[in-house]
Amino acid sequence: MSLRRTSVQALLGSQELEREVVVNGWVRTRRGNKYVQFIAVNDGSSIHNIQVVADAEKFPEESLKDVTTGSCVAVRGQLVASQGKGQSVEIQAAEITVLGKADPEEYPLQKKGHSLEFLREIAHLRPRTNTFGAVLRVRHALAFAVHQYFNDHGFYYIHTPIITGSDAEGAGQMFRVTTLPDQNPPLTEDKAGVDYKQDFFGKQTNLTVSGQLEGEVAAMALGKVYTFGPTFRAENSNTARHLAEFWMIEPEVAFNDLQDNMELAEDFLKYLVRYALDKCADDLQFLNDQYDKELLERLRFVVDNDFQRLTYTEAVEILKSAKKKFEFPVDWGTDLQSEHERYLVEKHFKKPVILTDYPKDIKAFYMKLNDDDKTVRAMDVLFPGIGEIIGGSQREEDLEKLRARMAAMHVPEDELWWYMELRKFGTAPHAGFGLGFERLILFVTGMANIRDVIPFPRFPKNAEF
RNA sequence: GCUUCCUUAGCUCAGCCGGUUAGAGCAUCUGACUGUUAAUCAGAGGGUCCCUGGUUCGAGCCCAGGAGGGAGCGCCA
Repeated sequence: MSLRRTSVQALLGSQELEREVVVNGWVRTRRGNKYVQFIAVNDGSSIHNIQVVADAEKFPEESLKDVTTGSCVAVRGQLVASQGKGQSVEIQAAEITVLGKADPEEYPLQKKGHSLEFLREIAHLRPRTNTFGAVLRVRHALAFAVHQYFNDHGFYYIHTPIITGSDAEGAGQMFRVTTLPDQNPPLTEDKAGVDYKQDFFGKQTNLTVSGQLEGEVAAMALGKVYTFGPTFRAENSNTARHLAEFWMIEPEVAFNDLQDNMELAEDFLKYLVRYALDKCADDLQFLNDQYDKELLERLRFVVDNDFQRLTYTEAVEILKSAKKKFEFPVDWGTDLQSEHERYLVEKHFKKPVILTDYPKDIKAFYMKLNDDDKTVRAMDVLFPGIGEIIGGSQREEDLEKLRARMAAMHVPEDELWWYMELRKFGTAPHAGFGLGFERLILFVTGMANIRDVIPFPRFPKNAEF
C-alpha cells in the first residue's frame, strides 16, 4: 500500500470517483450476508463513516473474522458511487488489513448507545464514539476561533504563568506546588510550620487560579491582550458545571471601560457561536438530533439577538416582584443564587443577560468602585442552562482606591506590590473578563455535564486517565 | 461540604405485597438470508442481584453501615 491515505471526510466530499484510495480507521459496525459485507469505518475526521464493501468472492468470511466493532483497519479499494441509499460514495475493497484487533467479547463500546456516565469510566475509549468525536471537534474549532477572533481584532496572546507565587488572586482554593519531601519537611525556626524558604522557589507556590493579574501587566504595555490556558481550583465542587482543571480565556484591554467590556464580551461570544454553526454543522446537527432538539435553534437565537443588559439593582427589583417563590430570599447586597439567575435568563428575559454594577462587598478587590461608593463596575454574562459563562469588570486603576479596597478585604499588599505598581507608574483605565472555555462548549454542544466536554476531566476524587 | 436518588447479564433496564428455577431489548456466539444502513430472522451461552452485617421459615426486595455513580445546592468560570 504505497498509495497515500485519504481522510474519510475528504472521501465523502469527493467528486472524483472510480479511483483507487486508501483509508485507515476504526470499524464502527460490520453487517451483511454470506455474499457481501458492509464495514462502516471512521477515522475521526468526520461524524460520518465511509462504507467499505467487501464481496465474498474476494473476502471469504474467514478473512473478515477480525474485522469487528472497534478494530483498526487499513483499506485499499475503488472509490465508487454507492449502490445503496444511505450514502453517496463507498469503497469497493481490494485489500483489507487489520492493523489492530479488538476482541468483541471484551471491547466495551458497542453499536448501540451507551450512557454518558458509563463512557466517563472508559475515558480512554470514549473519543471513539460519535458523541465525543463531535464534542472534541467542536472543542477544537472553538479553541481555534478564540485565537482567530483575537488575532483579527489586534489582540496579543500572552502566556501567563501556570505556577504562581501569590495566593491572593482571590478566586478560591489553590493546589500547592512543592518539591519538599512529604515526610519530615524542613520546619521554620519556631517549628510552627513548613519552611518554604527551602522549597524550590524559596516561597510557597501554587497552580494558577487566574491569569488576570498578569494579564493586566501585559495590557499596560501591549494594550489589547488575552490569555488562554489551564486554570486550577481546589474547591470541593461537585456539580455539572465545575472542574478542578479547566481552560479559561481572559482578555484584558487598556482604555476600555465597562461598556466597552460588555461590547467585547457580546461580540466575542456571538462570533464563537457563529463560527461553530458555520464550521461544525454536521457535528452540531448530530448533537441536536441525539441530545437536544432545540440546540441549533438556541444557538441561532443567541447569534441573532442582543443580550439583555441591566444592573444588579434592577435585577433585584425584578426578582423581588416576581410571583415565583424562591428557595433563597432576594436581598440587595447578597449574591444572586443559581435559581435567581436562571429565573432572569430562562423565564423573565428568555435570552442571555449581562448583569452589571454589583455591590462591592460581594466582588473582588480589583474591581473599579462606582461613584456611589456602594457598587463596583462588575459584569456577569448569564446564559441559559449554564449560568455564569463570563465574569469580568473594569479594574480599579486608582492606586489609593485600590489600596483601600485591599485593606478592607484583607488582601496582603506585600504579595501584590507589582500589581499595585501598575497603578503607580502610568496607570490607565482598563477592563477585562474571564470566559470559562468548557462552559462555552457546554452551551454550544448542548451537553449537560462539564465532565463530558473535556477529554480528561479532573474533579474531586477523580484523576484517572 | 450539604440534600436527594441510584447500583440486577458485556450495555440499557424491568422485577408486583418479602415466596419455588431472577427476566427483556441490544451486544456476543451458531445458523439463515444476494446491497446492508444501530440490517433482519431463528437458536444458544451469559448473573458474587455493589460489599458487609442484621430482621425473617424465607431477602434482588425490609433495616443499618460502607463503597461507587447521578442530580440539585453551596463555592465559581
